[in-house]
Amino acid sequence: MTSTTRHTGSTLPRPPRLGPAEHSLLGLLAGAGDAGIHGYDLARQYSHGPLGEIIRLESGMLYHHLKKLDRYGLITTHVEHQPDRPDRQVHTLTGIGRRQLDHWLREPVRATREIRLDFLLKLFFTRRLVPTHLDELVAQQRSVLTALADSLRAQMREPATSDDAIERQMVLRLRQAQTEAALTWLDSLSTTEDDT
Amino acid sequence: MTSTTRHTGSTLPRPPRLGPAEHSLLGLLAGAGDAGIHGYDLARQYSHGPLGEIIRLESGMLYHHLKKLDRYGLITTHVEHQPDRPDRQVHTLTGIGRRQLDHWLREPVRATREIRLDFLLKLFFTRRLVPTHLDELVAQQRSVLTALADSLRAQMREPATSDDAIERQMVLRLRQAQTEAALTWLDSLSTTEDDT
DNA sequence: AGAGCCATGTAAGAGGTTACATGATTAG
DNA sequence: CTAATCATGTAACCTCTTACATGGCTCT
Repeated sequence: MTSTTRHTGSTLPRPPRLGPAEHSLLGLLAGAGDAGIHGYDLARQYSHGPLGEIIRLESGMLYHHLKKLDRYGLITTHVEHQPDRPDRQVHTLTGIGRRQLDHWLREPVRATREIRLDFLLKLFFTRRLVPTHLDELVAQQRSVLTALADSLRAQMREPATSDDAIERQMVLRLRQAQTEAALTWLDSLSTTEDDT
Repeated sequence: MTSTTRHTGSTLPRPPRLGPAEHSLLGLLAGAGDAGIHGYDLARQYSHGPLGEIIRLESGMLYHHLKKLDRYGLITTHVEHQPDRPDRQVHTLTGIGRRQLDHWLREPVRATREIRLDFLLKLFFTRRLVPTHLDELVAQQRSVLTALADSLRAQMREPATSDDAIERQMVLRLRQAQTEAALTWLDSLSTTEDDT
């Protein structure tokens, strides 16, 4: 029933930077615990669950990511035979994978454009896995965005260097507006979160 | 001095969808007029001009895009020999290219996330090439974003279907906040634009 | 003499999209 | 009988990033 498919003894290659899709997979794996979970089940969470509102992940890329996560030792894989159905590859989070996930969950995003995807994912999985860290995550993200907004305001006050001043102001004002909107939204989180 | 490098007579392949980088190249080519412009000069506009605030384009990709635009007949290319310097490939916008550019300039973007890159580019080149269309572009974009904001508000009012209601509300509220911020910014454009 | 500009690229790889391949089972 | 579900992928194709290759010239 369990035939673990991994090279023992060989040194694992150091994992490269993971993207939001891969981190979200680690998050789902963490939710499944020691029982593990297989690819098709994971795919359903992206196509039918609330995760799909945040990120879109086609099955092709999903299986590709799982292979990569396995190759770098962040998850393990073993085949589960079923009488009536195709075999499943059940994946389980390893210690390394869990540490990678926890590290990612604690890092606020640096740019406003990463709020929509990366930060929403962090929020989603922090709520599910380590809800006690919610306040801290929001607070840290808040301070990053505040610093960004300050820096943008400072840049807008810089003297006009040439004829492209209007274009520059346009861009800066948009970025500032988006950052302020994200900040307001962040604050609205803490108040709504209170009564759960 | 001029040795045009293109297949005559052969039917041109229908151009595929172009990305923002390629459209911005068409925009710069349009600004250069019949005199044309060469790759290195274009690269400078991305690294040193106000365009660089909006989009980042490395020389590798820039030359790659130029080849593609030439292949689809949106620009022409001819070599200009220089005594002291390396040869230049001077590019000129064709009629097809100009029509493609004009069409793109008149289309508002459909999603809020495209405001930062695509719409800023449209704004940038409309100001330079067809400033009389500025008001219309802004007005059309405004109506698209207003409809989006309405639709988001409607979705937020939908009854909670399951336990993921809070997550869904979080996502919707962020998208709504970003859309409203873009709308406010859009409105601030018309007022600032008046005295130029 | 060395740095950097001029001008055009290539090479290598990561990451993603879209569509299809397979083959059995179950629901309408 | 048809369609969808289960389960895992492959193939082909874009795009983008990062870094480097080339080779002569100008500036300090």
